[in-house]
Amino acid sequence: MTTIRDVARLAGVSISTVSLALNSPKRVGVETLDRIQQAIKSTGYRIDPVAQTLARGRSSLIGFVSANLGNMFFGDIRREIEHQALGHGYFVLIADSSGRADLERALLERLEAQKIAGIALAANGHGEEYATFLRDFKTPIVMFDQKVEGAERDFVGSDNPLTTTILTEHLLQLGHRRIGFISGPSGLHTADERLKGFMNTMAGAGVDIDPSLVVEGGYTRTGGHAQAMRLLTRRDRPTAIIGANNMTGLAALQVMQEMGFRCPDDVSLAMVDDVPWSNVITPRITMVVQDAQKLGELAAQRLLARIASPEAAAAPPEDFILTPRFVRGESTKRL
Amino acid sequence: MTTIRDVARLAGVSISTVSLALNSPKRVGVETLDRIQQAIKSTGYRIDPVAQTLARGRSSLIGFVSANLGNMFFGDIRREIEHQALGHGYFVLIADSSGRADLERALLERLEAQKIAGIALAANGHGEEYATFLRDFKTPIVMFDQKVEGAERDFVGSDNPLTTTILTEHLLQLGHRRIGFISGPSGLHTADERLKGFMNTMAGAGVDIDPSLVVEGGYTRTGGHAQAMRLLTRRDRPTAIIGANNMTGLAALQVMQEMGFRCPDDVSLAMVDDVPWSNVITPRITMVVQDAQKLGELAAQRLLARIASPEAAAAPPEDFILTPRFVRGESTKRL
DNA sequence: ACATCATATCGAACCGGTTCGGTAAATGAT
DNA sequence: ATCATTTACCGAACCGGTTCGATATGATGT
Repeated sequence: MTTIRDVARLAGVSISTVSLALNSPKRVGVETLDRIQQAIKSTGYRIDPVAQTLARGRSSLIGFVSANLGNMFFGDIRREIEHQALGHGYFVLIADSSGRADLERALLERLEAQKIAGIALAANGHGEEYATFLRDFKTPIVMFDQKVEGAERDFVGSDNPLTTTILTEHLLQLGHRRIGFISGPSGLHTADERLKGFMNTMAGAGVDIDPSLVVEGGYTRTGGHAQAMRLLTRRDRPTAIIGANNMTGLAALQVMQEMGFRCPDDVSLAMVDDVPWSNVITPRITMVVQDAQKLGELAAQRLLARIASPEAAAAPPEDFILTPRFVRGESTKRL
Repeated sequence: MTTIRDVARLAGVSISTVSLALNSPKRVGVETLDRIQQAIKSTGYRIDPVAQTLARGRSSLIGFVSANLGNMFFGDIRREIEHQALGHGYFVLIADSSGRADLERALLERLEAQKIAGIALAANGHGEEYATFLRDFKTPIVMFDQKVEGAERDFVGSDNPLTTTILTEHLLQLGHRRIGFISGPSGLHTADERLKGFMNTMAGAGVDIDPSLVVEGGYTRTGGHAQAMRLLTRRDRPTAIIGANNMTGLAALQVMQEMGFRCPDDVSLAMVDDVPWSNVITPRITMVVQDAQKLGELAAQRLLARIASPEAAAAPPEDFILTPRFVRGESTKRL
């Protein structure tokens, strides 16, 4: 392995000059610069990022932490962030918290120890204490999808109340009144907001909500399955179900199929977020989708900006809220 | 940030003793060890992984490089490798090559520069030159899914010819003779082997293969879509289609739906690999699935072993071949 | 009592860069 | 011609650990 010293010797300059040439070429005489570049070329010198990180106290790695990489939504965001980061010379270190707040915290601390330049985080922890933890983190963090109140960080996400408001209004318009709602984990930002969107819209339309039709599916496949089962085995089952995310929505569809209900003839279904092969799923599901790519793009830009300049790093946190899009499928039907 | 020097000062020992206490506690006097541990506790000292990496010349990071994290197959493997690695104190750095060999190579070099301890790789490059590149890599590599001939590395994968042999035999048994095959990128190990499995089985059964029914879908959604379209718009279209992976298989299903063909009544369909929500897709697709978890487990174990001991690192490369499992769905029908 | 050996600890070199303060020469102002 | 300023480059300290060879101390064998 050739080091900066080898290059310096070959070019007949000091190592600090080589370092200068590497980092701010304009501060080095043209002729010297040329000799150094020759030396670099001929030795095949590659800078050692580990040594650089140690010396600088900051690496050129960006962390991406989310709950579930398998979920298309996060996958799309990841891809976009990766794309932007690579364009700026950053490498993306991906970590999957599996939705566990304790693991997530451990991962964040580990990333920090790696002197990571910045972190894009879809938080799964919540509460006062977690907010403090995030607020006091020294590494720049841009949060996406999940907002943690009090964390005082940039946030990029969707108008979550609107997602379920749209779906609820749609179902109300079709004449549905008994609407089952499979919520996400309470305490989680998007889950709470989506639930709120549903409740407020129902209330706003003057429709009574049967509290037993509002269940918590934890955003997971298994949770969604269990809760959908509870909803659909009742005598007075709902005429429509809203899944607060793609996992629970599809789990509900699965339960319908397993129980022999036809969708939408027997029960209507709508959900938040898309899945990769939704167009080969019968029926095509009515959903509200978020612009994951735009979301990733904004998050990446914000993070990279904060990393790049101290002024940007000091700027007060901002929220970027995207408007979700309604996609009518064939899983919802007039009552 | 407290450093090892702070700990040493507080414990009244030299820094080398602290380092010893950290790495091989038995070599330090019990009483001294105790003082050091007290000092560590009271200062909240955390070892700096970057400095450690620089000094040791090796980090405690493991790289995971694959084509498509979004694909459930790779996602499952990743999860398993991550699980094993974390258990051994390793952090997993994930990189997505998007199936581009040049990018993959750049990623590998970048990982190596990070002094990564080992790499689990689903290669996308192929050919003599790429094999040499992999063979001469200094970092331990365990390859999975895609075998590169000549790379001389451990390999964990499935019996790929068998995957398509099973599907082809199944279709032959149902009376199909005109079978369309949407292959993966030629040159890619699994793609070639799966194609071979199909060809040999057909030949073995004495069935003539119409070469125009064998198309290359590149394992991608778009490629699969285009090729399925070609197959299904022909007057003498096949009575059954095999997708060499999940993407192309589902793409074929999508084309059938778009063109108004019913599956399996008009065309039968079978594919290699599962997708997350296959059980809500109508019809349930007949497929051959790989044991991704087992595969990830084996790959991780092998890699961790090679990392852990020099003897294991020097051991000759081995192949681990898993037997895939047939899952009969409703997408294939007697002719 | 003396040579032998294991044990506990330390000092110093090293990993490969960055960065700050300083010097000498070149440029510019007056 | 004189002084101030800029430019080009260097030396040395530093980032925070690991590791090897050396040393001092005490235990063991005879």
